[in-house]
Amino acid sequence: MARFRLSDLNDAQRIAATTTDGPLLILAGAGTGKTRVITMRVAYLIAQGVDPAHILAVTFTNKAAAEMRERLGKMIDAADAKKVTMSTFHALCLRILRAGIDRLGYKNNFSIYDEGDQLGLIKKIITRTAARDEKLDPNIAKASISKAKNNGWSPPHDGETLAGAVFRRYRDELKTANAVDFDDLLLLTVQLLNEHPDVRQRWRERFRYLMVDEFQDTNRLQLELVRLLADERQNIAVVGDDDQSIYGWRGAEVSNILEFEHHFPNPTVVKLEENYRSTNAILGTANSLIKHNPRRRPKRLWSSRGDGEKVRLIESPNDREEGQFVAEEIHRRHMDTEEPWEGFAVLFRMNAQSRILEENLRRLQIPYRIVGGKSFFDRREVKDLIAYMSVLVNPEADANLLRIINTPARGISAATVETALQWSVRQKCSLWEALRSAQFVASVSARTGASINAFVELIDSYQIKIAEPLTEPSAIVTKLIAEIEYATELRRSCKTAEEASAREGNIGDMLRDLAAFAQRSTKGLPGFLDEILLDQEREEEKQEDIEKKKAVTLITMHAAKGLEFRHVYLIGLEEGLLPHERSKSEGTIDEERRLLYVGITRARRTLTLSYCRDRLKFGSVSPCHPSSFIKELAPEFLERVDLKKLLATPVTEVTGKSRFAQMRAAIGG
DNA sequence: AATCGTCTGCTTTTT
DNA sequence: GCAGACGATT
Repeated sequence: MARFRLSDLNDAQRIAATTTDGPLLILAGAGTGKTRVITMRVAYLIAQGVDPAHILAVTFTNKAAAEMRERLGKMIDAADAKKVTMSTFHALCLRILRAGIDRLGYKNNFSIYDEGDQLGLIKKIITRTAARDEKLDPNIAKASISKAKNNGWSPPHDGETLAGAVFRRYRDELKTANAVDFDDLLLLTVQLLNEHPDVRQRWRERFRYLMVDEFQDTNRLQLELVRLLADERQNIAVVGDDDQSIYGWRGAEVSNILEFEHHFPNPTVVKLEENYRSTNAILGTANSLIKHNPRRRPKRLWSSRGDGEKVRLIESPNDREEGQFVAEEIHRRHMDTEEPWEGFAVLFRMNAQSRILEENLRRLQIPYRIVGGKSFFDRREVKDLIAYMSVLVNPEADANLLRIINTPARGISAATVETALQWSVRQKCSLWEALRSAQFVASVSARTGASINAFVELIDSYQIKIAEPLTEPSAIVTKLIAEIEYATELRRSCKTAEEASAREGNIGDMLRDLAAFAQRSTKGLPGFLDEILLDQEREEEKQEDIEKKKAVTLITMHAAKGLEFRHVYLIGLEEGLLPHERSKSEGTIDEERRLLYVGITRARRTLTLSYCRDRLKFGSVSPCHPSSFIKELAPEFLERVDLKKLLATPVTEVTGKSRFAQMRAAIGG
């Protein structure tokens, strides 16, 4: 029985949730109940008799997909909810490719190269290809390859530049390695559906109702994929907000949402403008800023809540004092108003800005958490283990093989590997095939040859074990780790015993994850690898679960999208930082404005903006000017606050509650 | 093979 | 001002 009520929605939301046929564009401003509408729409479709298996909802992050799934589970029958496909673009593509990539000449056990693998391969190709005086930054090459793939460009065949040659070799060597990168997941899926009508038809039959979340962040390939799937029925509902498009630098095309009518003619267009998150002072400030953007769909967020407190604007002498002020004020407000730590967030443009904040928060013993930063998947031992497991599934993926071929040391030196690699390039085969080739092994010393043969036999034997159905993959991998004495290797290579055991613990965690995966899935080791490669967030979430942190949040404005906090501090609002200097030269100031807009609309109750007169930049103090965005903000909601006066006054807002709290404390309960 | 020292060059990072 | 990359050194 349905546990959802359409009457819980406002008029616009209800239209969005109940328009089931034809293209639908839902322009969902910040805090307007977007996820609610999407899940309600899915529930409504099912209530109308649509088979849940025919519904596809695509998101950008695993977190968003999981949240949607959870909410849907509360609304409708659990069995039905399970049948709905909710996945990220990349996970969807992976699924389509695992089923049919052989049509494109790959094997279905292909590996996925992460950005590190990509970079490693590109570096190798550059050093092999470039002439002595030629230079090409691998990171730039990687970025242009990604851009080229997303634009559907092919590498040039002749009269080629170094960059072009690197692109072509990169593409060819990936294929030889039976591997794809993140861009390929999209690119090859589009290619597969384009070139093979039967495959296309199959997936069109499967997914008859499509929904795409965060549509403003889709790139060209993602739009193309959606078009391919939606083609005949045009049952495509997209949700997004052009004002929150902040990933243009990653290839997102705002035009996808701005010109939705062009891609999907005659859509129903619904605007969600009633905001359930913030006060009108905050929304008015946001509206006044964003209306300065030329290319946008006009929208005005409003709330039935009152104006609330004015937005404060604070000037600090320098970044140190800014950090000190923010930390001290959060401390004071927490003490005075009993506002819990997790009600506060400090938002900034670059991660480097978090340092000063951290120091000040630590000094006052305020608990904090930093969102983003380095992933657990960057850890050496985790990468090694993933590489070992990947090699068992697909030994042709050079990147994985290279990682483990001599870890722990087994007598296959870097020089030997280099020779093998050269041989494999000449033979247009994978490194693995080179190692297996009797002809190659004969070309190295007897001793090295023996080491290579032993390694090949090791991998072969475990490959056979892992391929057997009904065997427990985690037991096999555990045995492999023991056989190569990886723990010994860790103890040898770590400075302290604690570090070694911490790393060993990470290995244990991952093996337990694998065992748990095998319990709930039939997809075995390959399935496990797919999951961890496309969900790098998992580990981080786990950590949060353990601590359930009651802490102040430090976060970039990018990473803050989709989150909300009662009290938000936006720091470093200076010309050159926000908007960033580079955006000014690159002509992407509109996106910087949207970034600030995203930051502002994270705040539920109070918002404090701050800039400095001086800032430590590249080691030396340099003067700064207030961001040009500040003068675009509606003056009626803005209050300039003098830092000195503020520090002199012990309690500002919510004095009543503070007194009440003090009285209660005095009474003792 | 590991470690030390110097050089460089500075956003944002869903997958 | 500092991290990360890379080459010279033992």
